[in-house]
Amino acid sequence: MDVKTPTPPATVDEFRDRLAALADSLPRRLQQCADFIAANTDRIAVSTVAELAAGADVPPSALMRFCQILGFSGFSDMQRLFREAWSPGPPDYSTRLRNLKAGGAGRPAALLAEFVEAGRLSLESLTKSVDEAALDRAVGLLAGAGMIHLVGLRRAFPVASYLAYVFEKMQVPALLHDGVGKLDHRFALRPGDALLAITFAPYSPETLALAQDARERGLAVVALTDQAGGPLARLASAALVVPEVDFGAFRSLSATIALALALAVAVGSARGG
Amino acid sequence: MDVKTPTPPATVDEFRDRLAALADSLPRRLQQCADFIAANTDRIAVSTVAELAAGADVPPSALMRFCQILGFSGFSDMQRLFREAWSPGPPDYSTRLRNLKAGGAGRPAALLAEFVEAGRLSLESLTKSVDEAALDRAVGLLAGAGMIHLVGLRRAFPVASYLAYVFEKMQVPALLHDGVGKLDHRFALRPGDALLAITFAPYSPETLALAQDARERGLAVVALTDQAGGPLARLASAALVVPEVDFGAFRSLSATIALALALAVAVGSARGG
DNA sequence: ATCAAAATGGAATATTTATTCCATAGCCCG
DNA sequence: CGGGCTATGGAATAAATATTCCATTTTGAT
Repeated sequence: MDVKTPTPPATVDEFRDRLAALADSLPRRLQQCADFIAANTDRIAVSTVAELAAGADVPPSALMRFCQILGFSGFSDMQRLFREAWSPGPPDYSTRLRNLKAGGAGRPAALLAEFVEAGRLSLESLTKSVDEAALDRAVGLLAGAGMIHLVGLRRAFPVASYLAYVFEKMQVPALLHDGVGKLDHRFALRPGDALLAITFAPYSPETLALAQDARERGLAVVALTDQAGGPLARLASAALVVPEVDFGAFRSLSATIALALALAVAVGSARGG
Repeated sequence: MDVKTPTPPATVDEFRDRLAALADSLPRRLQQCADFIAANTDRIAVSTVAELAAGADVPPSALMRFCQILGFSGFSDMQRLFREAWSPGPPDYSTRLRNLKAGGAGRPAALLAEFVEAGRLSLESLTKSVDEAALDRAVGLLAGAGMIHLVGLRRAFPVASYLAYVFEKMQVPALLHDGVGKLDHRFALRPGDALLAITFAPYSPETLALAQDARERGLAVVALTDQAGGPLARLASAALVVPEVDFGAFRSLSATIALALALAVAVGSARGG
């Protein structure tokens, strides 16, 4: 690094500006530093070089270089800026949440608080209610399958499509049945494959039909649904039940996605990824 | 120091209680420490022993004794309490992921716990970092639009598709640009419409291109992204920044979906739904 | 493909910071 | 007024932390 920035930023705002100006002009490791620092500016004051470096997933020396590029003499110099400006705002989650809710039920911020709360509740009850045995069984079935078929429509479609993305990233053969063009790919279901079906009440008839079909052909069916005794769970070889908390007519999907992701990553690593 | 307090305070509130309980029962120098600390509790996280001691006008060793009387093993121990209260535990997911891989490829239940935790952290930091003004602006822009165009690919596609579902339920005219068949519907962008674009690093070129296009045609562009200075944020009339916590290569999307949902519902009700 | 320049990671070192220890000073109770 | 106790300050040591340096790898240009 030859072109120096000889004067360090004097305020936090200046710091942010300089960071933004730098974006995309940095080599890989330093870009990682920049990204992490931009997202965690408020931790600078209370962290060590080693901690921040670990967070950004770079060696400490990379972070040092990063500080110098910004014009500081070193990390301590940069940290001083943030320590002096330190004001411990409301670090408290519940206080902040109350503030968001206060002042008008219709305001976007109040809505956001509701959805955040719903998501948190879902996640909490997921850890309590998850059936580990069923999860292990589901991982086993999918890990042993030739191709994994994914189906989920309407509300469940985001989940199914995220799974398709994750499986692709992990190079696990998976096919998303998305119903585009009203084609149905049921003849793609071949012996040795498995179906991962996702649907919540009111259950999509298309999803149930495909699950039924798969079952009749002898494929393993893994269900991700909201009711242990529901129509999809009854068809499945392994049923994962998610207690999603609704807010109004909408569900946050937090718990569903967390479970789906855990399932996918477990399957991916079981297949030797 | 006769009466020991063998267990350190576990929370900031507990700390304050103990401090209050101690008041007036201390020798002179330690009382000075207590007074100064009580008045400057929030500087503990960002100061050194020497700085605080100087502030309280006592030698450093007096401050050390003070920490021990409160039940801590030393100053560092006390400081940790305040540093963690601000940003609870460094998520340090890259390390944890490595550990998981090392320690038996991750039992599914352990993976699930990680994803749940990541989701929880994301939601918490969303409440802390959300920009209410930007959110209000975004709602205004989308509520006033003729048609809302949605774009989000790869990781962001689940979010975009969920938004499409929610808008449809609320009878808000919205069009999902999903790239099926490599068609692009850029000519569907008409004056008076707005674009809601979603992308995270590494940014999808297609999404950026569409956002650029929309901007050039004078449409309002609302961004949902992960970096305030990122390429999408720079194009947008209103940028919503989501601090999603990654776990390995995967993100839980909890915070993103919560924010998207709040946005959608606010828009829906602003349009008189 | 080859070379020069740039970037990187890790180990060695320097610096700062926390902590302990103990000789001395101050206090209280007789 | 003295003896026993506690509190105190500062110097010595230990620990954590930042910083530099350089051998190696990667990148980019030709």
